[in-house]
Parts: sequence; structure tokens; C-alpha cells
Amino acid sequence: MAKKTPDTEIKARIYNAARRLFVEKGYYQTSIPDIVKEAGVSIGAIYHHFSSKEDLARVIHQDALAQFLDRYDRHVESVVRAEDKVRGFVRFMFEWADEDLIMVNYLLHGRPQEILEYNFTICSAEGLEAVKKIVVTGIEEGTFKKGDEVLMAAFISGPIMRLIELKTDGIITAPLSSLAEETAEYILAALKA
Amino acid sequence: MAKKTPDTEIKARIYNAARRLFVEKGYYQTSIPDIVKEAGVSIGAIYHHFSSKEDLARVIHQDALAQFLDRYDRHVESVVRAEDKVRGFVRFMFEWADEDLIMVNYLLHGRPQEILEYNFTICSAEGLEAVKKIVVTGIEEGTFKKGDEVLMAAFISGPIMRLIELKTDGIITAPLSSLAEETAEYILAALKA
Amino acid sequence: MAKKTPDTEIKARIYNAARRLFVEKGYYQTSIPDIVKEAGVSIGAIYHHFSSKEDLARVIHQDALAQFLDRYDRHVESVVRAEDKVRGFVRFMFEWADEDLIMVNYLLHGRPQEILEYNFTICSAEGLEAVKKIVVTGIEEGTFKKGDEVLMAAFISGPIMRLIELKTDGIITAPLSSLAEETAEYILAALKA
Amino acid sequence: MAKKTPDTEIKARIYNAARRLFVEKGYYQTSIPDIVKEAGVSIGAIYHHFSSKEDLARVIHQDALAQFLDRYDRHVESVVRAEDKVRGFVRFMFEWADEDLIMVNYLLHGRPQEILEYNFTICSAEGLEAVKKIVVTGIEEGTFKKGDEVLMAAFISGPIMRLIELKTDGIITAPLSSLAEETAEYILAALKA
DNA sequence: AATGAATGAGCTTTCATTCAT
DNA sequence: CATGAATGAAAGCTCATTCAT
Repeated sequence: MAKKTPDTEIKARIYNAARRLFVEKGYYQTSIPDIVKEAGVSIGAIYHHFSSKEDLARVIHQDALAQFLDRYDRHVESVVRAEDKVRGFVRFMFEWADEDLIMVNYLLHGRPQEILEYNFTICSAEGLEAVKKIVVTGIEEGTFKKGDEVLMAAFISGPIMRLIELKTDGIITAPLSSLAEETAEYILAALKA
Repeated sequence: MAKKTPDTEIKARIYNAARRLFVEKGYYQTSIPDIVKEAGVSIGAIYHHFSSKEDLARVIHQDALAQFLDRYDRHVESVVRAEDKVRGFVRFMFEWADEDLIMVNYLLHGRPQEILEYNFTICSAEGLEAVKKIVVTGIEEGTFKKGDEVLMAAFISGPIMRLIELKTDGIITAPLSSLAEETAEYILAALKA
Repeated sequence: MAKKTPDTEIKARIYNAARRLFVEKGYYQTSIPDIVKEAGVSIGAIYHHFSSKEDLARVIHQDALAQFLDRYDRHVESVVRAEDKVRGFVRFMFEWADEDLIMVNYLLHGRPQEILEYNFTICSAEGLEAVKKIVVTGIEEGTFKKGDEVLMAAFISGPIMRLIELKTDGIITAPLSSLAEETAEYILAALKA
Repeated sequence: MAKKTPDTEIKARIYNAARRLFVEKGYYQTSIPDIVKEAGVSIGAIYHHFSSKEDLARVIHQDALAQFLDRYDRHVESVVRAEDKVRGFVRFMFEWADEDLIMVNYLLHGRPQEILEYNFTICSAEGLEAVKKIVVTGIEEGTFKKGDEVLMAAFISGPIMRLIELKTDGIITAPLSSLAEETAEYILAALKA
């Protein structure tokens, strides 16, 4: 149940083709004709369902973001202890990547720069905030050392993103979720008081 | 002494303008007219000094790579203990980023996909190998825990790359080198037996 | 019924403008903007209907060739006596030139060198063969002298091509077909035993 | 002594490289960089010796034309009987082609259209005149039939040009001069009363 | 809803030519 | 004499987008 199901079959074909191509080749390297070929639809169909190429990217991005926030709420926000927040964060990101690697990559890398500006992304300053909140909780709890919060946050998001990249590049072949516990323990080893 | 000094003044202007724009806007989003404006040269001058836009990207990439390998040799290869390799790696990457953030970003993100194929990059499988060798040394020494080498390598490169990104985005304003010791200690805390 | 009628009006405008310009100025001296002006269409329209400038030239060439072969079949192949083959050949070339001088010139001179390679042309070795077959027939029949076949073939195609050139340059103003009988008789006078 | 010998060695290298390339690839398809490579000289050297690319073509053309006119004078003008004029014409064209095929082709096909306008060429109206004069002489003498002079002229220049083309394309491998007598006899057979 | 013909700005690259050295 | 760095107009082609059907 990873993907939002768009209203019509054709819309779904466009959506999925675009998502895949944006991640594989990059937003700017993907042309409308590319999407036409990949989705097997007409140019007109694309512009009937989406107002522009950028809009298409934005809709996908918003879906990806909504999924991220939903999972973040369930696995991080609603959890009390910082250690469990870290475990939850790692676990949901890896499970999500196993379910829908394209969507996770879309959130990390697949959209045009223009979208970055008016949207939260896990790579952006706002994305950092989400992770920083975990760090702050841990420090307040006394579980984590006192240290530079930004630097500490980089020890949560950095390895997670790097491992998702390695999975994407085919260097890691096992399901990422099988590495979740070990990854969380390394992060905690780095951060714990 | 970060930048290679190309032979002529105009060639240097082209080289530096291209480097900056490729990093800021991305290779594909940077047009030759953009470089013309930024460098204050003519189209013809660019094609006089470089055989194509891709060649320009390749030359920059090779310089960046040569610098990386040189620094890697001096701060990692020529050092014996795994702990010192980690410290050396963090320190040289952060010092390099402070000296020439554009070049470091170029190596990490600035080149066209086409170049990836026939070249080592720190993001690629080959780049991973360099980092994995540090991990292997540490395990053999008995300094590091026994664990998945790829995962452990992600705890070296992941936070480093993430912190360079945060510096690039202006979220970190202090010199990265002032964070080097602390960063290295976190990495070691994560990996040590 | 000289020209093939392409499917759409715009495609036909492109086709005819290109044909005319390729013959008048030469393939390489005709730019896409020239065709745009001459045909009164947009650049995009050209590339919508033809995949490249060379493709446009190739399509025209294939039409010209198909017409040549059709006429050759009807006026030369299906005729028995060598004398009548010569008369048929001269007549159909001159009638064709009167009907559609541009197309005949296109076949003779109007295409880029690249097309020459994978196609029969009246100027090429293969084109020569068609004419040589007439000569061989005449010799076997005993109507023509025994002589160098290539040289004799040059007495059929050489004057025909030269007269079409003179018509094209406006030096000959009368319809070429009015010269067909006389031309054929000169050729036969040269070749007959 | 077919070629004019330009003053300096470098000028000669440019001249010969240009001549060869203009014939092989066509004037417009030959770039100054092509000539630079072929001749092994600098761009500056070309512009030192010739004022422009077109000037280079014009100088070559004028040499070719001067040679043509000289040979025409010696083998056609200075000869009395029409039959001998034809024989002389064929012989000198074929001998010239055997000596310097590139130069003959240059006269026939190798120059830019711009030059055509203010110069005599064997293909042009003026070139036709030279050949027509032979025909007129023959008719006045009573040696040739009475007929359309232009048409009859096409029986002199057409086969000659066609045979030179066939030699250039490598279809004829024997020296053209070995075909001169036979060719002249065919022409005379076509034209004689 | 769906199609694809048509548009034209903008891209990378080539090339004849100039001129300081 | 000779060089080649520098110029910029113009080339072939791509692509997001519009709109009549």
C-alpha cells in the first residue's frame, strides 16, 4: 500500500512512469516524450491530468512527503524515548525503501530544484529539523551526549541516506530492513552518553 | 593550493565558471551561454579550450579526483592505525571543503552521469572500496567491532557527506574543520569494539 | 501525376520546399531556417514530420527513385528491341523532366553524399548498370557495334543528363520531349553497327 | 606540368590540400580546419596567402580555367577540320584527366556556386559556347548533319563528362586516353552527315 | 477524455575570419 | 612570415506546451 492510487488508469500510468524516470534519469533529463513512451499515453493525456511537467513532479513529491510524514508520526513522533525514536526512524525508512525504493529516492533526489524551495524535504533544512528533534529529545532525556545538535543529527540521517543509496546502486542486495537493528545500534553507539 | 591552475587566464575563467555553475545548478541545467556570461568569454573560447561541454566536466572531474586521491594517500593510506585513518579521512575532507567547497561538491554531485561510468567517484562502488578498506583494517586490528563492512563504511562516508551538504546549504556556518575531531570521535564511537 | 502527394498539407509544403531548395542551392547550402521560410511552417513542424534533415532528403530521394524505376520498367524493361529501349529511355526521361524538372534534378544531383551509399542512383555504379543492360541487349541482338560497354553506356546517359542540365539552366527553352526523337536518333547513330 | 607552382612551399601545400578536399568533399563541406589538418599548416598561413576561403577556390578555379583554355587553344582552336577538333577535344580532356583528375573535376564540380557567376566554366552557358563552335564549324564544313546545335553540342560534352565521372568513381580503371579514339569515333558517328 | 500536429525559444556545436604576438 | 587564441553568427535539433479535433 505504498503508492497513492490515482483516479484513473491512465493517470496512474503517467504518474508511475514519471516517478520512475525522474528517479532513474533525473527530472531535467526526463522529457515529456520520454514519459509518453514509458507510459504508453499521448502528450495530451499528460497535460489533461497534470498542468505541467513541474506540476507532475510536485504531485509526486507531495505524495512522497505525505507518506514520509505519516510514517514519521507513527514511528517517531508517537514514541517516547529517544532510543526508540532512532530505532523507529531507521526501521520505517528501511521498510519504506524495501517497499517502494523509487518513492524514497524521489523524496531524496528526484525532484527539480524549483520544488525544493517551497517544500519540506528530508535533505533540506526543514528535513533536518525533524531529525534534530530526535537529538534534542535524547539530550534532554540524558540518553545522548551533549554535543553539536546538527552534527549529531548528521549521524542519524547520513548513514541512513548512504545505505539507501547503496541499496539503490545495487551494492547492497539484502533487504534494508534486515540491517535496521544493526544500523540503529551503530547510531546509538555514536550518540549515547 | 586547492585549485589546479590552468594554463591561460581565459581557460581558467572558463574552468572556474563552469565548476561553480555545475555545482550550483547542476551539469544539465548549466548551458554554454550560462558559462559564457559567468566567465565573460565567447562561445568560441570555450570550444577552443575544451572539446565539448562534457569534456569540460570531465577535466574538472579528473582534477577533483586527483586531488582526492592525493589527499587520501597522504592522510589515510600512509597512516597505520584504523583510528588515525578515520581521523585523517574526516580531517582532510573537511579541510578540503573549507578550502574549496565547490570542488568537493563537484566530486560528490557536480558531473554528468556519463562521466560516472569510467571514473572512480567517492559516491560510487569504487569510492566505497576506499572507505571499506579503512573498516577492514580496523576489524583486522581488533579496534573495530566485527560487523557488516558495507554498513560500517556507511558510518564513515554518510555523516561526512551529510555534513558537507549542510555546510554547502549554509546550515553549518562554522568551518567544517572545527568539527573534525568531534565528528571523528562519533564515528569511532559507532565502530569501535 | 508527377509528385507523390504526402498525407497532410503541411507535410507537402515542407516536402516541396525542401525539394526545390535542395535542387536550387544544394543540400548542404539549404538550412532548416531556409526551408522554414520557403514552406511557411515552423521548425517544429519539420521535425514532427521528418526525423532529420537527412531523413527529409532520403524520403524525397526514395520517391524520385521509385518514380524512375517505375518509368524505367514501363518504357525500357518491358520493351524488346534495343533501339526501342533507347527511344523509350530518352522519351521517358525527357517527359519526366518536362513534368517535374525538380524531381529529376533531385535524383541527379540534389541529395547529400550520405544517401548515395545505400541507394541506387542514376549517376552511380548501379545507375550505370541499368543503362549498360540496354547496351548489352543491343550488342547481343546485333543491332549495336561491339565495343566497350561502359563507353557505349556513356553515350546514352551522358547526352541525356547534359540536355537536362541545359534545360535546367534555361539554355534550352523548348520542352525536352520535342527533342526526344532527335536525341534518340543521334544516340543510335553513335551506337549502331 | 599540369599544376601551376605557387610561390612558396606552404602556399603550395595549402593549394593542393584545398583542391583535393574541395573535389572530394565539396567546397561547402570542406572547412578551414579541414584544410589546416590536410595541409599541415596554421590557420594564419591560409589567411596570409589567400584572402578568404572563396578566394582560395577562385584562384584554383582560375588556374583550372587557364589550363583548359590553353589546351583548348592548342588542340581545338588551332585545328582546322571539325573532325579533328572533336578528336583534339576528347584527347586533351582525357589526357588532362589522366594527368590531373582532381583539377579536371575541380573545373567540372569543385567550386562554390558564387564563382560560377563571374566565370566561364565548361558546364556553363559560356562553356557550351566553346563546344558549340565546334558543331557550327562542322555544319558549315558540311561534315556534320544540320541539326539543333545545342543538342549536337550535348553529344560532345555529355559523353566526355560522363566518362570522366566514371573514371573518378573508379568504375573505369584504364587510362581515359586509351579510350579517346573510340570515344571520338562514337561522337563523330552520331554527328556526321 | 484523449489525441498529436504545430510552435518557437533555447540548446550544443561548427566555422570563417581577425589580430596580437 | 607564421601562429593560434578569440570571436559570434548561424547551424541542426529538442522540448515543454497549446489547441483544434
